Amino acid sequence: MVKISKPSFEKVDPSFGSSFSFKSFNQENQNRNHTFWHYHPEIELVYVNGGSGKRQIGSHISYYQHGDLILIGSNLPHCGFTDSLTDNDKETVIQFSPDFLGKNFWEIPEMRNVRVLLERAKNGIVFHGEDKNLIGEKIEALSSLTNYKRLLGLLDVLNMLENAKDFTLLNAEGFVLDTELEDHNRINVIFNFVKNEFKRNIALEEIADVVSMTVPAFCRYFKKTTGKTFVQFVNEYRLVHAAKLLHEKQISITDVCFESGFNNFSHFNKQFKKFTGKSPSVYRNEIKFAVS
DNA sequence: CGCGGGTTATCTCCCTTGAC
DNA sequence: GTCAAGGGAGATAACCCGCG
Repeated sequence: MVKISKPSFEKVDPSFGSSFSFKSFNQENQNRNHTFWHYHPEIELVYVNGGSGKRQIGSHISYYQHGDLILIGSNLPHCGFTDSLTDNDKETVIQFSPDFLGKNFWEIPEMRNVRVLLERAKNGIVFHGEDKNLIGEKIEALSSLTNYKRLLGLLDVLNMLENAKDFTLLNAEGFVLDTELEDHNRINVIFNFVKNEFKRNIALEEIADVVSMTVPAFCRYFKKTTGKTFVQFVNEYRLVHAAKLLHEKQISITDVCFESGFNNFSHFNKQFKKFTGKSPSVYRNEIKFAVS
C-alpha cells in the first residue's frame, strides 16, 4: 500500500497591521514552510540574496546559484528547495492577494503595466543579472519601513519588476491546471510523490495506481497537464538534483548518478549531456574553473 | 600491465500514443 | 476504458584514458 501525501492548500495570513504578508528568513530563523508542494491564490514574490537550491514552479524544475528572485502567480503550484541558509544569506517572501488593494485597483490606467506583469506571473518569472540584485536590495529594504511606506515600496518594486529586461518565463510550455479542485489535487499528489520517491525507480503502473488511473489514462493526463511525458519529468527532476550534487558535493560522478536515482552511468551521461549540453565531468570541471 | 573512472554502442523492454 | 505498434528509456558490456 502506497502512502499518499495530501495536496496542500496553503492559507496565507497577512502580517499584523498590514494587508499583505512580509516575511524574512535567515540562519537563525529558518522556519519556512514552503519546502513542500503547495499553491495559494496569493501572488508570491521570493528573493534569496545568496546560496543555491532547487526550485519547482508548475512543471518547471531548475537549479539556481547566487540567489534567486522569482514571482509566482495565483494558484501556481510551487516548491522551494533552498538549502539551509548560512552566513549572510537571507530569504524574503512577500505574499499578496490579487485584490488586496480592492477589486479594481489594477484596472486603473496607472497600474496597467503591473496588471500585465501579474498576468505574466501566472507562468512564474525568474529575474536575472543587475535587475535581480537591484530589485532584491529594494525588497530587503522594505523590512525596515513602516506599514504605510512598505506598501508604497511594494508598488515601487512591482513597477521595477515590470520594467526589468532580464527575465525568463519558467513555465511557458503551458502548465494547465483544471479549475476543478479534484484535478488540482491529482497533480499535486503526483508531484509530491515524485519529490519524495525520485531516488528510486517509479513504475508507471505504480504512480498511475496512486491517483487511481489506468496507465494509458495517466500518460494522457500527465502530458496534457504538464506538457511533458512522465518519464521526461522524472528525469528532469533527477538531472536537476544531479547538477546540484555536482556543484555542492565532492563525490564521484558515479555516486552522483546513483544518488540522483539513475541506475546506470551510460544512461545518466547521455541524459545529462542532452539536458545541459555537457557531460557531467565537463560540467563539474567548469565549475571548479569558475571558482578558482 | 591492471585498475578505477568516464564514455560510447547496441539491444531489449516498457512507456507513450493512436485507433477503436 | 482496451489493445497494439513504435520509439525512446534503460541495462549490459565494450571501449577509452590516465595513473601507479
